[in-house]
Amino acid sequence: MYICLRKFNLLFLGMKNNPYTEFMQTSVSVDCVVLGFENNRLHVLLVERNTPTPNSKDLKLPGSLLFQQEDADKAAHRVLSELTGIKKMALKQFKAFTSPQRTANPDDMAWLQVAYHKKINRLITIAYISLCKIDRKLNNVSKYKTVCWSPLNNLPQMPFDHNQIVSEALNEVRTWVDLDPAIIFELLPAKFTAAELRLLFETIYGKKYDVRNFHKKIIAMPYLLPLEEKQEGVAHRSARYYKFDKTVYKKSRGY
Amino acid sequence: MYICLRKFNLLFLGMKNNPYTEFMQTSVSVDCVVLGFENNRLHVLLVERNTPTPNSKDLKLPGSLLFQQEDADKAAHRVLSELTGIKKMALKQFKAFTSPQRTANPDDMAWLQVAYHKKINRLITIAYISLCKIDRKLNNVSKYKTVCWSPLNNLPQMPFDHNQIVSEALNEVRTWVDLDPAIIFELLPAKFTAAELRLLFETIYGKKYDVRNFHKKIIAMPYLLPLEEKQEGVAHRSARYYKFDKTVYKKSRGY
DNA sequence: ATACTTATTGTACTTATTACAATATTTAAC
DNA sequence: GTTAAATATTGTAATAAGTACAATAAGTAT
Repeated sequence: MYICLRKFNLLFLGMKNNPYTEFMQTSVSVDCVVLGFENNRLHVLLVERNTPTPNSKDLKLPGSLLFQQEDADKAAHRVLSELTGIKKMALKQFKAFTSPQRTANPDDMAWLQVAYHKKINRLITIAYISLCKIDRKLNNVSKYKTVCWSPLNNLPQMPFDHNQIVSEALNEVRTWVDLDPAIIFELLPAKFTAAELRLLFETIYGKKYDVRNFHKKIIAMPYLLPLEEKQEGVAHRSARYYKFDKTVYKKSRGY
Repeated sequence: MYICLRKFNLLFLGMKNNPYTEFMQTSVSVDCVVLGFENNRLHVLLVERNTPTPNSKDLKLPGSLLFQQEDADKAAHRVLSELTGIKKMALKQFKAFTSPQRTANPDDMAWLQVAYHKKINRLITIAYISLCKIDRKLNNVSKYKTVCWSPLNNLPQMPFDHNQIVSEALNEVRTWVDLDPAIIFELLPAKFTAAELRLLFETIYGKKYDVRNFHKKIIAMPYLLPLEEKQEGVAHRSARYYKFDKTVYKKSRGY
């Protein structure tokens, strides 16, 4: 099962177009952009590298190389499961990042080698997006030192092309919500107010919604149930809580 | 630059969890689903393998392994350029296919080895979609024996997971057109009738459009210019031709 | 001249989107 | 306890977008 590339290549030394060097072999990783919503801002779940090298930033997107018998979806689920303890998170592949330049930084490559005990020349990654209730307790039994939520619009500089991956992820959330509106409730707690939902929409779509018109939108969602329960401990009129009803949603979508 | 995996691995023989065998190395390809529109049907551009092996089907999606210093976008453009002679085709990455099972068929693997002079254990592919005027003369200076348009709803059985790739591509066209309506005119000749455009919409969206309402839709597109020219040689009232005006489109989109 | 085929066009109705502000409820401050 | 401050809740009118529906026009074939 092992491939000795050197052996193959030796046969072709001196050939003009050595086919064994023209086509690349690469490692493949998945990286997950996990978004959460708090204080009217989107946050990204970042992990600290276990073996930071000097001069390199410590925070990155959670990810992993693919195992031999694993496809990318499985690897992404594994990463999130290790990270959060949650088995069935909503997860969506959105783009493969394949530039040879993404591994141009020697610090990143040094970290890779230490982290995976493996010399890696090239690395492509398949980026996933996931949505998570930010107040959810993460049972971080994972290999990472720390896990933190970092505001989407104030991210640290990260290794590889992780900053670019995040910036392309936000568009993906919009198309995901358009396709399957229920997915937005992954970002909210079980009970939430109309204002919270509106602010989340405003954040995701990057525009303001008129308060009264937004209420009509809520009423038009049969799967959004108003509760008797209201906010407590606020210094003003308390707002009604709503909850998302998955069963009604599925019926309304014909599932 | 060469990696001798065997050498690395020898150091770890006997270890319980040998890290050098757990993480995979793979070749990476791009595969292009090029769609064309003719006789009110979508067609897919397929190529015949140069070195078909017995018991394997001959037609497949055009594709290629990635070169060492090439990213997936470049590889996909290279494939289409070799195939059609067209340098700047509209092209969109839509999904990475990574299942270990996709290379389960020995015939496919035998073909790979012959085609690329290389032993390949695993192969992931990054799928692209492209749209092409079907009457465009393809200067097939390519490595393929033949190139043909095959109706989307009557495709041959193809190697790897190419049938699945095509089936997932159609959804992608819809979201592409929603995002950038001009892209649909890549499928039509320079001059086309309202009926041709309507039938193309009906094919892509899988539903009928009322003729009169569709006309309103056309009028609402400022970038769709009616011409004086009309159909000739038809056994009934001849239809007016329209053309797509890219400049007006860009202005109307604020580019 | 007539039949056949496809092209072209308008109106009424329904639904969705937008613009816009006064009143209600609760706590905090005095 | 009165007032101020903060946020919640609610409706109406206008406009735009989408839908349903069929008669007439223009050309070829016989």
